[in-house]
Formats: sequence, structure tokens, C-alpha cells
Amino acid sequence: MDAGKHRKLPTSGELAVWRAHHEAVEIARSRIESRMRRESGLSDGDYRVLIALSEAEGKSMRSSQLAAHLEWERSRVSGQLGRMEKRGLLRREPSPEDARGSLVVLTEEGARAYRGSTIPHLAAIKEIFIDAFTPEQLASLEDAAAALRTHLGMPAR
Amino acid sequence: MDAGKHRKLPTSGELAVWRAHHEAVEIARSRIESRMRRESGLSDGDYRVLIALSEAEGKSMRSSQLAAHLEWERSRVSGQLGRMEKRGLLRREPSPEDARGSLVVLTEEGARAYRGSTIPHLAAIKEIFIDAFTPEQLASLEDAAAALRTHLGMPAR
DNA sequence: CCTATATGATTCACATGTCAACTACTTAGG
DNA sequence: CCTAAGTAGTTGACATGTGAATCATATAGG
Repeated sequence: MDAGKHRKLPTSGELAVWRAHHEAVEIARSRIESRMRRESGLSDGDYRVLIALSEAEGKSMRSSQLAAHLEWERSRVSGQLGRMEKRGLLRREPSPEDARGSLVVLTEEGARAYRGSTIPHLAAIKEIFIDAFTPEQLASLEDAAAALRTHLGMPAR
Repeated sequence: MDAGKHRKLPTSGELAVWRAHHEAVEIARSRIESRMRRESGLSDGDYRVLIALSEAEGKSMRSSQLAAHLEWERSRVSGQLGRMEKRGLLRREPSPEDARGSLVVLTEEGARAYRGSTIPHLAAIKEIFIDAFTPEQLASLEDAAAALRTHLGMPAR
């Protein structure tokens, strides 16, 4: 029994699993993304920010909270918020507690865009990803995802 | 027995599988990528082009062949090749058969970069991705990847 | 042979991501 | 109170991705 942890390199079979898997997930992601963009005009980044704000206390969050929550670089958050603010999906106000920071607030338009995009987004995930699998395969995937998350030191969700 | 294909939307469990899985794969990918960049100075895009050229007849390919092989947009190929040419990893020559096209040729420097990056790249895939799983999980993943590829109309590899 | 259309490839404008440098405010220590 | 260090956030330079427009060449039909 070769658990394989002592080898430094993957077998060709292991490598093939990585490639086949990684490529397929990439394609699935890009199809979901382009469908989202077509149907709701929102990118995945937009959507994630909107989810976070919608679920937040007072429909608002500090930019740094957002960065921590999404596990994004601060500069990435900055850029994303800048683009979204330009489109009117959110607003940045000076933070009352800390003059360095700003409070990111969901606008009515942002809330509307979020509501309108949820159904199409979920439908795309179902059709493009979920429907590819049998219930057994889906259960295995869940298991594998948990193992990978643990291995990478990610929270279990 | 709810195979679920008739529902339009995923259950919350299905959605959680997608998210947990997608996020984990994203993180794995970005860690492999940044390690590659650190250790070999090559991006994943660079690496894929180098593999294709290395394995090609005469260490060269038509740009359109490359696009088809990698399943990339043509403009993406153009940009990638432009950057790589500037760094001396490849060369573009006018195609002898078709004056519209160009032939992308691996340079000696490109071949050297490819050889030097293979081991670190494989080691990163093994440590970051493969080692997360038991052999059973890996087999399941292979199966799931095949199902997804079929569902998305991708070649089996 | 000539024109309409198709094909190969690049270019442009823009969205998105990373990393490092910078600005501005806060806070701990003396 | 004042300075040094830390923290919040933005900015700039660049790599990468997409889609539409453009340019040059090829090729099918008349």
C-alpha cells in the first residue's frame, strides 16, 4: 500500500486527475460567470460583495471586515468597491468610529440587483455544475472538498 | 428518490457543495500558481503554452492550433504569446503554408525554462492538491471530473 | 478573374488580480 | 504632549482575461 505521501512527485495518474479536474472546474466556473454576466450584469465578485452586504447588520460593513470575510486582498476589495460604487450598487461613507476607515453601504439599487440575480445565479449553478453528478458523486465531492479545505487550512464553512 | 433534475434551483446542500468545492479549488490553484511563479518565474499560462510547444511536432505550432488545444480565446493566445515572446521564451515566424498565420516556435531558452520548471510544478501539485486526499477520494474525484467533463461537453482527455 | 465571405491573428477598451508603495489616522510608551 | 509603530484604505504598475472591431489573406462561386 503506497499512500504516496513520501513521494515528492505525483504519479501520472494523479497528475491526470488534477488536470482533468482543474480544467473542468475552470470551464464550469467560466460558464457560470458568463451566464451571470449576461443575465444579471453582475460578475462573481460583484455578487459576493452583494451577498456579504445584504446579510450584514444594517446592510453595511467596514471595508476591512469585507476583506476578511471574503478572504480577499485589501487592494482587491478597494478596486472592486470602486467599480461597484461607480455603478451605484453601493456607497462609501466615512466611518463614525474610526476616521481612517470607511463604511460600505448597500444602496437600494444594489439591493435590487442582488435580488434580481439570485435565481438566475442559482439556476446556473444547478444546471452547469450540480446536474453533472449523481447524488453519490455529489456526496463524494462534498467529502473531497472538506478534505482539501482541511489540507489547505481553510475553515470548514 | 429525488434525482433533482427537474428542479430548477439547487438545494442548500447542493449549493454548499458547489461553494465549498469551488473555493477550495480556487485556493489550491492560486497557491500552486504563486509557488510556480516564485520557484520558476512562470505563470500557469506560460507553463501550459510551454507544455504544448514542447510536445508539438518540431517544437512549434500554429497560433490557432494552440488556441484550439488550450481551449483559449484567440485574443488570449495573442496576448500570452506577445508577453512570452518579449521574454524570449518563444518566437513567431510567418507561416509557410498560410500567409495569414504565424508559426509559434519554442526557443532554446523556452525549452530550458520548461525543463527547469517541471519538477517544482509537479511537486507543488502533489503537495498542495494530491496529498489532501486518500486514494479512494482521489478515485472519486477522477470519476466526478469525468462526469463534469461529459456534462460540459469537454473531451475526456 | 473577381467579389463575397470566411479565417488567422492582432488590437483596443475594459474588468479583474497581485504586490509594493503611499497617505492618513490611531495608539502605545515615554 | 510627542514620537514610533501599527492599522485602514487607496493608488500605481503590471499580468491576465473577455469581447468587439479591425486587418490581411484565402477561397468559394459566378
